[in-house]
Amino acid sequence: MIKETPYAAGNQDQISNTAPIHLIAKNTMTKTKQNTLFVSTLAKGLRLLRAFDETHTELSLTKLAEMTGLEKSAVQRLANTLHLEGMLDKDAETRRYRPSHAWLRLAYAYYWSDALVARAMPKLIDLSRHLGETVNLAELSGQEIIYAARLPCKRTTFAASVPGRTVPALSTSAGQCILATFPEEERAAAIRDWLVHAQTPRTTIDRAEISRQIGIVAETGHAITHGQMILSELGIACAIRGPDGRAWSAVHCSVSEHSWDIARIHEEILPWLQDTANAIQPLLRP
Amino acid sequence: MIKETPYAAGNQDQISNTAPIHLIAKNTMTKTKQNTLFVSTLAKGLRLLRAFDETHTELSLTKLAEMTGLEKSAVQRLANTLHLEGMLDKDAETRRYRPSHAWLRLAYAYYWSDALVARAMPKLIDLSRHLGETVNLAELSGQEIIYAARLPCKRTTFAASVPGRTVPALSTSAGQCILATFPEEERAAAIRDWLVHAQTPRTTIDRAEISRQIGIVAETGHAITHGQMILSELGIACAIRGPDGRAWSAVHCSVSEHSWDIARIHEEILPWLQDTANAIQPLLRP
DNA sequence: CACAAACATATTATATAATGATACGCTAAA
DNA sequence: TTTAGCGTATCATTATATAATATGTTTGTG
Repeated sequence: MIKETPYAAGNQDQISNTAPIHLIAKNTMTKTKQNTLFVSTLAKGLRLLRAFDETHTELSLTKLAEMTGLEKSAVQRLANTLHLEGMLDKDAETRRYRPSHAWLRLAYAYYWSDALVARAMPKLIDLSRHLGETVNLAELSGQEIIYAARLPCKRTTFAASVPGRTVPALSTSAGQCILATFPEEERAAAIRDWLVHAQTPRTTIDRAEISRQIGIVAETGHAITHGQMILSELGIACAIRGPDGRAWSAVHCSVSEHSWDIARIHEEILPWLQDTANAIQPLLRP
Repeated sequence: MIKETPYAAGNQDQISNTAPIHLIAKNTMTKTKQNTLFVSTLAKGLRLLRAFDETHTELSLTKLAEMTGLEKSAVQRLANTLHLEGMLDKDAETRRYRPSHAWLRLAYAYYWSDALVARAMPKLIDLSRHLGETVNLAELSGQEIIYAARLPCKRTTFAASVPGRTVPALSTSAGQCILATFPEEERAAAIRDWLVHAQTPRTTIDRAEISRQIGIVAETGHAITHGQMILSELGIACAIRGPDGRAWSAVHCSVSEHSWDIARIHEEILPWLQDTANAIQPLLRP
């Protein structure tokens, strides 16, 4: 809880972080009292970066304009700037832009700034070697879980093997066991308000059911979910608690339903998972 | 070689990608003919992002101003904007800024845009499981190698276990075996001009020696280096060639000198490494 | 092959919006 | 208590981003 509330912003060009960009568009040009501490040009540039995702891996100028809701010429200038600055690669043939290696460099800088990752990494490596299964370090990021470190051991979906993926906290074992450490009231509010999204046919979207599950998690100290994000995937997670007992991260293990059942998970995975989570000590980060 | 040369830039606020930011500073304010396709405000914002690295994990406003060479007030505005946009976290006590989770989200978007990673990932997982050793996917990025995907199997340094790290191509097995696939002339130019940096006491900085090594690599088809980046580390790499025979990426394996010798590497690692590299087919990316 | 549509690229007048100087206030050290 | 250092806030000025438009280039179609 160290994060502070950002300055109230006068310029409404800025967009909420979680909302899908392409839904905002257009009406961003209505001006209000300008906050001189907000540089809208920079914010617009960032919108271009955020336009890229799983389904938009390379974008033309016009597509970029469409997605960001910015003027064609603005996009032209901003994209060109990002290209010159090495933030976007440009395909000479198709003239389309793509994320550059600089995006990975930023991730590298992030890793050094997140003390938890440094702390966890060696222990996660040991764990994954011992289990022979995929383990992840998950952190709470708003209403979502972000997989900060991933050690895939078995072939799996691409989404499950690269870091940086975010999923609704309520729909994941990691999110559930983090929430289970929250004080009653906050937990209830989260269960009521936070986003859920039916990723698979088996994703639990009933909030009462989610509440019940998290209740159990709070008692047992671990969470197990079935096919919430990927069918036939079992997610097992233990929270990493801070000194106050509250967690904002978790150790997560992902296995296949076809090779594991609940009994074996309890015997062969949970003890080691719990151990690893405990061993990664509390730190100062949000 | 699909990348195109960016527009000539009129505004010299922009900085070369590879040069250390803090060395540029100051004299960026001398104006020239403005290129209207270059948005200097955006470029300045990016400078703030790039100010963060291994050694600068959280920065105060004044430190940020010092490092970027920007006015105190400019930094104030830009940092505040980045904070509002969710690109920088702010410690409420120390008032210092840090990379946010958004940096990992960008990395995630990058991964989807890089078809090679998607292609390589399952094969790298198999390889790392088979060898029981750390394997990486390395891509050429300017004069450097960037580790795009990392599958650490043994405890190692933090730098060697997170993706996004860049190292001089000439000093790494991955870089050497990529360069070995280049036409004679280009290779020579690279050996002559590209940066090298004495990371450890054992890093080869003699370009003649590097040239000799790459010559051998070109014949054998693989590269092995000793303690170039980390003492007691052996790096083994095989290039991933495109249809024209030229490579811009490599599969890399990192093992400890204490548990491996050259003979065993030839027997137990190289065949599988080579196999994996061959199996990851040519794609269209730069 | 010609024509049109779609898109990228380039230019310019205009006023919006970034600028940087400065002042204020807080905290911690002297 | 004073001072230094830093973060925060304000504002007049004009540099700089803007959006409209024109030009060039590629792609696809009748």
